[in-house]
Amino acid sequence: MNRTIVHIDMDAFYANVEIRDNPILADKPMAVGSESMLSTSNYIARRFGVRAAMPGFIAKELCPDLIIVPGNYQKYHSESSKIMDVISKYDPNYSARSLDEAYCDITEHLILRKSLTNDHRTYAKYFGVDKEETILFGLDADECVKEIRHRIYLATNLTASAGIACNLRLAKLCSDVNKPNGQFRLESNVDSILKFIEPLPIRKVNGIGPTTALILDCYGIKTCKDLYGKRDMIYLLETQNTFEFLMIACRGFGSDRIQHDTERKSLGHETTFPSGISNNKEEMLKICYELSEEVSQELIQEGLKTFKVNLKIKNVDFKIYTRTKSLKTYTNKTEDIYEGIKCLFLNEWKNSNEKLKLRLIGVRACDLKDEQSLAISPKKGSNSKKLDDFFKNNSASLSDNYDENYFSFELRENFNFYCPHCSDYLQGNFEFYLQHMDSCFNKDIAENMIAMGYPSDNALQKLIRNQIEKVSKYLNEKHHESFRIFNLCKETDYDFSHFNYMVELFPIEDHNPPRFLQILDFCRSVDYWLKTDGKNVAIVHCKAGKGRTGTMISCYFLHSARFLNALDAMKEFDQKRCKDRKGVTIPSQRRFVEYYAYYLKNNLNYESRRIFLHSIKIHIPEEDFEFPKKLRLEIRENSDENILCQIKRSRSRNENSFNFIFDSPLQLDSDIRVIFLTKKKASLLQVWFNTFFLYFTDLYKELEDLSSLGSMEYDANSNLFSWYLKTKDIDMAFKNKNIHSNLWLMFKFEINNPSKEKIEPETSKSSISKIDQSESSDSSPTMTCKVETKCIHIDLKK
DNA sequence: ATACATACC
DNA sequence: TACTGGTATGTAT
Repeated sequence: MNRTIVHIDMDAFYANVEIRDNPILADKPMAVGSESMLSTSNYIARRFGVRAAMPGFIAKELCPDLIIVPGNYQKYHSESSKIMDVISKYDPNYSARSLDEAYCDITEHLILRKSLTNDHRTYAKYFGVDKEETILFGLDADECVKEIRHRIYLATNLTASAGIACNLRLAKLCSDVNKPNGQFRLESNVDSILKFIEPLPIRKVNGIGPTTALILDCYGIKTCKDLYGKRDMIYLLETQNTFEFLMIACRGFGSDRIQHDTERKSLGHETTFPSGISNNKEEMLKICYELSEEVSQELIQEGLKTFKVNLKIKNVDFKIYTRTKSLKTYTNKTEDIYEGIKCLFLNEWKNSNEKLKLRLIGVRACDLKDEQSLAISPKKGSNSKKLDDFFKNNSASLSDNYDENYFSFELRENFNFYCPHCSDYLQGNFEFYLQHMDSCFNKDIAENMIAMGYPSDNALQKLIRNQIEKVSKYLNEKHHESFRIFNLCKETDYDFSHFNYMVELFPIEDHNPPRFLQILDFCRSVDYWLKTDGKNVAIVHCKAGKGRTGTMISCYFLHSARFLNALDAMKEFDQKRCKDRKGVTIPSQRRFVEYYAYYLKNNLNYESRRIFLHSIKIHIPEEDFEFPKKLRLEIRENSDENILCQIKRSRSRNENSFNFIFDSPLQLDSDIRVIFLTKKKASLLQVWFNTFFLYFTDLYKELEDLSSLGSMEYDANSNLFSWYLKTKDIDMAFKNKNIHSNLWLMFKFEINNPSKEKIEPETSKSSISKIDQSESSDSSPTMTCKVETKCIHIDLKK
């Protein structure tokens, strides 16, 4: 831990180059790329959710004023080399990871730096103005990195962020801390490192992408600390390699030597058909030839030859296939490559009954050799370092405190685990775990209704192998042609053909309630399906088959008059689905079930009804001194794309409330989503409501703690309604241990709708108050296995 | 050895 | 209208 590694990362690089050269763009949301794909966006556009790798036309939906500038990659290259020039002054052995990102090791420079005169550490203060004003940089690492960033600015008029730490992994994480145009140094001691890394969401770690994060999330792992804490589970569920990587990563280990990419391992090109899709054999073969030609030319340019060629095709439905073929000799000739590719392609063409419809073709050369070494010995060389060697090669980056027992743990015979499908916490051995996972993909909620987890054909396969095939097999065998799937996921990617396309979509965002109209549609559709034939079965799923599924099934229980009040309906679902009774927990989801119960009970007709929102107040209990001082309010209508307002507010230290007041009352209609975000744009509080149901003040009686409806007051003088919600009624807050339970929210609004006749449905007190309190809440499964423990020592050094 | 999944910029 | 392209690496079979 005695090296000083710096990670330099340019801020929104391409976008900022374009802004620099066309300052008109500076205060506008903009992105670099095309209508079909963006490579980066500026910080203004990011506020709208516009990100790199997002199709331009979708970005435009998020941000209609977005300006899309075509990329000028030559320019970025030349800017990049100016940046790398600066970095090389501090470490000639630096390593560029892309045009806008590099690592360098300033350990030696810092020693040398002590003997530099002030003159050598003085630079012009401003870009383009030669030394009229100057800045002097100090001797330590922070000052040195400020100097690097400043010199990058002088060279390019662009800003960079930087991270300073004892190894590359940590340096990279640090450069993200004070982005943009900032830097962060992590002290090189175990306490600081752990304090820094433990609370980090695992997704931040280099090497953990969306898929791994999703899988870990299913294990209940969100932060690096969680990951380390559950290492016994990870050890059992993942491969040795993955386990070791995750352990190393989540404790902040990393290499402290900058290694340069050795020889390249493959080289290829791919292209999406300009016309979008092709089903023309000749056209495809032509592309194959052209790509082979390009690959050949580059091989020759780099002095390489290849022994294997790889054909990649992307289907109309975005499915990707690859086929590999070995050649007769090492070669760099277009004809040789094309011959191999053509053979692979024709094979695919034939297998598809000449019905191939493609959007992309790629040609890649693997197993490369440079011509010189080939001339000496035409055999294959040895290769690859293993992760196992990590500790051997990087001992310098480890503290003395990390000893060889660092990753050891007790592997219990029986352990508690979390089932991502039924959300139960169970106890048992590993076999039991797998068995449970196998049998848990469906739960009979009623005789003709099944709630299940997401039938995954990719990522979650790790949890339950081949799950979609199993689900499909089970349904096709057991329910023949009489099942229909009601898919509540907004995030759907599986192939509906597994279920004979008997899939109906009701897209709801995860952790959110449905739109009220979706409830009506869903219930009608399920009802129709179940009543068409007595044999019919409705299969309902979201991701875990818990929140969204529970919300909708509870509504259907009400719809079919199986239950008359919302709490009973949800309770039934909770008990059938999850032993811990944590089915529908999100307050807004519960609120919408309550809406529906009320709707049915009073035989209402759903229609558009406006309210006029005057203010929203958040009251923060004095004990809650951790509560943010700054908040941003966002109000969205119906769907997420439609942002009605965004306001920022801050409060002073002794103020214990935020008051968001609208100059002119905000007109709202139907499903409304109110979100409060922190400075770092994390959602802190969220409430969904439907304006139609704000008209029925007898709904808000606060009779039952579980209802999540809140309470309503009316002030005749001002003609204003006040709707109060407590912490338990607020999404995200209800389970956030850092938020005090005495927080409350108040919405002041006016109905102001004199044209409509008064609505006075009878109260429904009797049925709401009749809640069964008698039931015991002991829900833990009675497993009486003897808990044996044995210690398995995981030695990473070997 | 091949196919495919995941990740990063 | 419209969802990239290039490279490396891990895992399953």
